[in-house]
Amino acid sequence: MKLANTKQLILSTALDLFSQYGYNGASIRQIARTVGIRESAIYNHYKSKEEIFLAILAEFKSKTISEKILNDDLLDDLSNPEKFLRNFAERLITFWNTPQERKFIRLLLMEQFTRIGNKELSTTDYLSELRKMCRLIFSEMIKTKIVKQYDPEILAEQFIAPLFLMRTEYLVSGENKNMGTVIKIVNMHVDFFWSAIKG
Amino acid sequence: MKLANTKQLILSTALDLFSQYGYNGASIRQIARTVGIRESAIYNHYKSKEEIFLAILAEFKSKTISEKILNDDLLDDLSNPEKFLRNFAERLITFWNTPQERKFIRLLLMEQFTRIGNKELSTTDYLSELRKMCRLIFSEMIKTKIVKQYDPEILAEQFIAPLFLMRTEYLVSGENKNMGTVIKIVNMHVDFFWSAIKG
DNA sequence: GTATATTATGAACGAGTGTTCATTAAGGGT
DNA sequence: ACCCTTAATGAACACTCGTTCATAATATAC
Repeated sequence: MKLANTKQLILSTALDLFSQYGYNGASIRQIARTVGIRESAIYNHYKSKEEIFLAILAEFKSKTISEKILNDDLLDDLSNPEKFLRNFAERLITFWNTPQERKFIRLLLMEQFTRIGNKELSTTDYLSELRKMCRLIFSEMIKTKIVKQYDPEILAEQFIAPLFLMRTEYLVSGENKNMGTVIKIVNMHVDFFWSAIKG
Repeated sequence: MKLANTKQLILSTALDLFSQYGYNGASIRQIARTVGIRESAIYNHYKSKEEIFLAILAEFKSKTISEKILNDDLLDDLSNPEKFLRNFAERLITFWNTPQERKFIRLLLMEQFTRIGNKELSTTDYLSELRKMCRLIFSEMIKTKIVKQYDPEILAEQFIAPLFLMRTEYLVSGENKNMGTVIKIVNMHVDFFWSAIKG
């Protein structure tokens, strides 16, 4: 009867509602109603509410951030580090502004402390790959002397933290209403950062 | 019968449970049981669960951060800006590590997007006073030429963001188990920051 | 076209939710 | 001592929660 994949539809609907109302605030019945089926039909696809939640996490855990924001034409710009950092930051913010990613970050912030989320959800885990990427980039820049000899870990932190804080703060407002101004602030951040570290 | 102020006890218990399980995850009965009374007795002090939640927010909104971490002997150090920034950051982190403040930040992160919290809770609001304070400090430092001519707003952001991200990440682990290492990282952050901005 | 596996339904379950209410106990003021 | 306000109780309310189950409709395979 259903043309779309019901199982996947349940998953994306659950992410949608969990990220709006929280895990406890969104009910199985609400998810089912939004999908367009009865609550009992859900259990043909997932054996519990918790399994739906864990399936969402598994889906996002399998995705890697590198391939999303790092590609060859960006890496070519490494010779022009200021431009590179600008592009890198803009891509990162744009990626974080993806509907899916917005929802997941909201879920992360909401549920990382609760019984259901504190085992599988942590900001540290979420940022670990990005941190590693940044450490590598800054290590390389230090090695080629285009950046002062700072600790790459500190540089990564200093680069990421303002961007992530910005992301979490703008997360509250409905849609990407002012992506233009956000990118402007991002650029100011990168400009300061670059002028502070350039060798 | 009760020696302690029941109304205040309900409030602090509610903050405790809300910050652990979320607003929806903690029930009136659970709060009452923890306080040591029946759930119906709660309604002699607050007329609804939502009113308890709003009372918590009101209590924290009335507190000002300046008086907690800024005092005269700290401001005297403004002549030695590096030492000042170190002390300032350490006090800030220590303040954020207060049990009360830990709980409130958790509540903030958890509920800022939900129906109940999104009107009254926002990270931007929570940080606004601190941001203002930092802008003033850095403006002063720029005026007296001990800091390069950067935008004070950017400086405030760059100074606060890594500290706040650190705070939210360490928030998940139970107690102040490794406050020593945290302060060490804070100092590294401040050292980098200072070397980046000093005039 | 019939058998089979998949997916939907509607009703029901036990438990928990926030809240109300009549009643009882306790504390303070005169 | 008394009254009166405050605070606690236990039972009940209507409702929602996650989940189960027998049953019916729908696709898929042969």
